[in-house]
Amino acid sequence: MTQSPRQKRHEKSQQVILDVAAKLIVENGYENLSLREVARQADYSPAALYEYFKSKEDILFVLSEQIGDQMLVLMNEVPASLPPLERIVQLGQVYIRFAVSNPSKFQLMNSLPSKRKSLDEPVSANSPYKLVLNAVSAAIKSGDIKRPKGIHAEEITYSLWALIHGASMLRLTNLRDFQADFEKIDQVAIKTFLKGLE
Amino acid sequence: MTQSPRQKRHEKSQQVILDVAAKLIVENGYENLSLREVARQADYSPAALYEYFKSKEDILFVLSEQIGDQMLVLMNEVPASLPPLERIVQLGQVYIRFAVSNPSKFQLMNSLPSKRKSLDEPVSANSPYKLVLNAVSAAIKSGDIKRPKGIHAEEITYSLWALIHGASMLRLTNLRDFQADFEKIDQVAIKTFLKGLE
DNA sequence: TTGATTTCCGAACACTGTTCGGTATTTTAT
DNA sequence: ATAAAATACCGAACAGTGTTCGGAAATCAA
Repeated sequence: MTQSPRQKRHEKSQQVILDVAAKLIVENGYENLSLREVARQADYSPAALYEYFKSKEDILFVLSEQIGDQMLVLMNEVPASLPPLERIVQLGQVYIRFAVSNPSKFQLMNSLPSKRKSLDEPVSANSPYKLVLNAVSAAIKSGDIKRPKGIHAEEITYSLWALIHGASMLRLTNLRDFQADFEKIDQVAIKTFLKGLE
Repeated sequence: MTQSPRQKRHEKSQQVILDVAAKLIVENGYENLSLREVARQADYSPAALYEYFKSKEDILFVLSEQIGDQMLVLMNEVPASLPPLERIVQLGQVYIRFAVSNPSKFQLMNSLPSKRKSLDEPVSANSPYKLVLNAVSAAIKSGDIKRPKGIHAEEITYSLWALIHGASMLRLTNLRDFQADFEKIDQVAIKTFLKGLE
């Protein structure tokens, strides 16, 4: 399992390329990422990048995974000791705040489809979704919310996800430059949804 | 206000270009639209397109307005005679269905920011948003839902929009190819949110 | 030290959106 | 009808893109 010096250098070079790419994406948006500019700033020829990634899409994919990890770190900072409902609200707010503060990263993170293809397959651990799912399950167990007929914790989590994801996306596209107290409105929205579950 | 033959031909040519562009967007996604391919299929040289539109972005902008109109037509088919809450639910479902049936169109439609920059400015008439706003106002007047403290019909409408928009976007990106009974889940989600407003 | 593998680059290919100069064509004014 | 002006259109070019290929160094394993 230990890596040779060559392998270590290889991975290091990969990360250098990824870091430059991430920097450029933050600066210019991910749809404007230029591999040639990445190569320039990483001191490679354009062709050399293909020694480390098989395509531009491949770079974006790896990057989107790393960004998911960044989101997870932030969401993990929400205290587990919070009352179940309050915890769900705060998780949602962290999600939206990340989106608004890192528009390009957020959009890249969500541009690629998940590997999970149905409710039967297991939820990937250490994902933001899993975090919210756990919080929802806890709120059900504590009796803070109840499941509608035929609806399980997963469906509730998905609906919450839709709500906060939609709020995020609207802020980045349609409502870019729109002035309003979104922090407050979004908070009420999440609470309203939870209230609908008693 | 009557147009000269030249103006009429000009507008006709514009629409030919837009139609070809729309076709290609449906086929290949709007981020892959090639102006040169549009020119080929519309029997123009690439340069000639610039007699009708000042840039690719301009074409996409006009197209996104036309797509918004298409969405509006579908949402207008939801009977106004429905009970207020049921009407809101169905408006949301039409929105999501349009997104899922026309992924590229939907994404283009939402890729450009709205002209409205704050709640003070007037809502543009004949927009999907206005339609939902009216339905929400009606539901408030009829007493089917109540406004939380400090929240007005607009904020409720925005939250509903976030919910259905998020559900739509998730279906097109993260949950592409994911198998589940989304029609049912989304319906319950909207009803749950409305229930949270009593 | 030889041979194999990895790293890296220059050049090229096939694209892209856009601009510019010039030529027809069509409209407007005289 | 004629001259002038505005519009429509195109070929060629510019600067950029992602990607592939052949070959040359460098590094590793035998």
